[in-house]
Amino acid sequence: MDQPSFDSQSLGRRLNELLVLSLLRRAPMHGYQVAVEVEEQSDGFFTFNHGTLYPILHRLEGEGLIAGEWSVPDGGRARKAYALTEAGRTYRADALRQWKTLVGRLSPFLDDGAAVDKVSDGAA
Amino acid sequence: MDQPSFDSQSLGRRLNELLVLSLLRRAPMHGYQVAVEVEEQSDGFFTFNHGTLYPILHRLEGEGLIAGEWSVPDGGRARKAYALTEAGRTYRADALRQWKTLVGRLSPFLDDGAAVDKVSDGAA
DNA sequence: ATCTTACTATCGAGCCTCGATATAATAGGC
DNA sequence: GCCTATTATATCGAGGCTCGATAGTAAGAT
Repeated sequence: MDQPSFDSQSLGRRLNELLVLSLLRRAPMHGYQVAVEVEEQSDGFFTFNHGTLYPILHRLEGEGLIAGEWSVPDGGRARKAYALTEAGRTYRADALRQWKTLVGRLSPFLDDGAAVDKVSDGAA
Repeated sequence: MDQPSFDSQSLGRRLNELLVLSLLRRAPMHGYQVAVEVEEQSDGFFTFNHGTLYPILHRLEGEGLIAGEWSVPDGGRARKAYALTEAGRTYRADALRQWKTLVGRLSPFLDDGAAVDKVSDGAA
């Protein structure tokens, strides 16, 4: 159990990465599209500022987790489509596992009366 | 529109706060004890650096979410015990709701929706 | 022609954690 | 009495990351 436990500092970053990688897992997309999809599919709950999204994409590409490829569609300007790599798939699976671990570990702290700690009153 | 949607930047901070407030909800504690309890009860998964914890406590106290009171036990140095205030209880309930919303909203992105069930691309 | 939309990109400011360091009081070893 | 470990609170600089603004390109609409 020598897990790196939990790094609250990078939590936001890792969640953003997980979101991007999860979208890219379904189909390759270019940056702008990622932002639009995330926002649409979550009814506006999740959003990506451009100044946040592009650095993420560049970082992930630099780490070999996604691969970008430029293309110029008939009508329109050049865009860079990103696809998940094998390493990215592995990384995503791991990140997902970590996320679920976090949620599970946090749970007993949030719900009291979980019958684990000292529950003085038998309300639950 | 009226939804603050989701702020990835403050996610770590808010999770830490939620953790602290949730512990304090069960019983008043002083700072050092919060750190010890969190670490013990999570088997070392969650930890609090002192440089992280105390600013959090001061912030929460400044916002009136927790109330600190100095006491000097027979043997030992002065300690400041923090107790959740009414405002803190409300805030915690809200933060908890937000956390669960986040988890719920994120879920469909993580688990492939309906369509993709088999990964059929070339021999894995 | 100009304005809007689609699209990629970068930079400074600001916030927050991390790790080191300081302070202080008591208990125990010697 | 002295030294160190333990309990406990507190602050500061460094670093990382998002946010919002800014910038630039190209196509299509007015």
